[in-house]
Amino acid sequence: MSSHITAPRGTQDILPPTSARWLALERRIHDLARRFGYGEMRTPIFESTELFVRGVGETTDIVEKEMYTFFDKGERSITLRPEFTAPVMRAALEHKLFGQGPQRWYYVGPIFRYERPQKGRYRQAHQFGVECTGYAGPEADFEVIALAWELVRSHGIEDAVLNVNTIGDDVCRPRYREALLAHFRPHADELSADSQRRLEKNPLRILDSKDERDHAFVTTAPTFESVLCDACREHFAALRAYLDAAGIPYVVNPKIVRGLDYYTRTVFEIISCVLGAQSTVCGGGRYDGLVASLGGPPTPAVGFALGLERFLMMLDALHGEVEQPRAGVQAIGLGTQARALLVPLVTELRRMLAQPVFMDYDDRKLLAHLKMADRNNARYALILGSDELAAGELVVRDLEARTDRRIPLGRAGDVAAALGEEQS
RNA sequence: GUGAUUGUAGCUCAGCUGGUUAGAGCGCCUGACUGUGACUCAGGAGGUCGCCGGUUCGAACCCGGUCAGUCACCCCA
Repeated sequence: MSSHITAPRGTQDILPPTSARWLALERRIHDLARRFGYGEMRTPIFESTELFVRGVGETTDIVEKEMYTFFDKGERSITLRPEFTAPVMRAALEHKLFGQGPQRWYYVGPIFRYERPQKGRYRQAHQFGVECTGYAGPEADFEVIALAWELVRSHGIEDAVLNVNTIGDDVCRPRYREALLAHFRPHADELSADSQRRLEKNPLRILDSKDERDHAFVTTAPTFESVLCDACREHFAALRAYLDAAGIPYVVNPKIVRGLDYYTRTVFEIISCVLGAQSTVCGGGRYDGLVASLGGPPTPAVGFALGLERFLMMLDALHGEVEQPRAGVQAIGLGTQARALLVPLVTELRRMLAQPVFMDYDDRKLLAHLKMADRNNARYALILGSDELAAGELVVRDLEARTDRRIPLGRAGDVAAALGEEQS
């Protein structure tokens, strides 16, 4: 076994029938994005390393230790994308799209992060996300959250909870940072090792600590509320009013801080407890400074990313295996002559029918063929054996109703009609 | 990156304090049955017990390493 080549750690093969679930989800995603007026953007899987260093933030974990970075043969530093927002903004900048007013894009595809794998956390993961640029007002925040929530809601996920928070802008966030430093620094020695590290790097993260030692200091820490500037306060209040009016349930969670540097004001996550520690299915927020930091015009923007693996896991946990209704036709030709007549008929049926047409080419008994029809979950069987051959007929069996009909052999249109599908 | 835990057939799992030829159920193939499929019965295929090394007369079992999964931390989708 060890001599066999296996999929790299943290990656997975998606095989039938699971791949069909992926395809179905992706179709619903494309349809949802289209209904919200978003256009798909496809960007390269690898980019210049510099893009992520500047776009995601030099001191983030993603950039510091999780990127798949290498030099290509031209000695360019290349990185497999660990997220989509920076690449999408780079592409928009490159194609001068910001000069054309507000924009709405979405994306679906793989991302790569070198992390220790566990359930719901992979080195190659897939994300769906949207970016809405050009609107500074809370309507855009609402729209993006509503889109994410619609995806969750339409799948009947009752377990999911929307958490929202505001982390201020470049006026009040530095103030909050100072307030936190002033609060925690005198007790630095008493904090957990992780939090001592966070103190210098990202003090907001201390609020999220699960360590007992930090707990007392976290509960007495100043709230963002106390330093929030008026503009941010109004923005957040307006967003909440929109959510209330739309009937989208949420909780304000001051611990939602997000790990990427570019967020401003609104941040949100959709959390599910069925996923254990990897509880965030979807996370996003506003990032008004990112485009400018990449060298573009000052452009307000808001977006989110949703993890497809985690989303599918939630669906599994909530709905389990859903029994698929029978669909399709199993063509059964008993003997060489029958097969020779059936093969061209099958080809024609595959052109005419929306449902799948199955056929097995081996010499088997009728019984074995019918078992295959069951395995394929086919609704109908077309049986052509020596009797039918002699009579110039074809048996159409409804495998669910257990009824037979005999139709003239030859025209695919007759078969389609017998299957209740009008030919187009 | 830190700590813990698991690894036996395609899948789910048994396998006693180390004992010689490693099992079950499901699935798969064949037959009972060239003509009616979710049933039944009979037979069959499929394993270097994750991998490497050590201890031992003898290892699926004990020890070390390694790879992979899982859980928590970290972080995030």
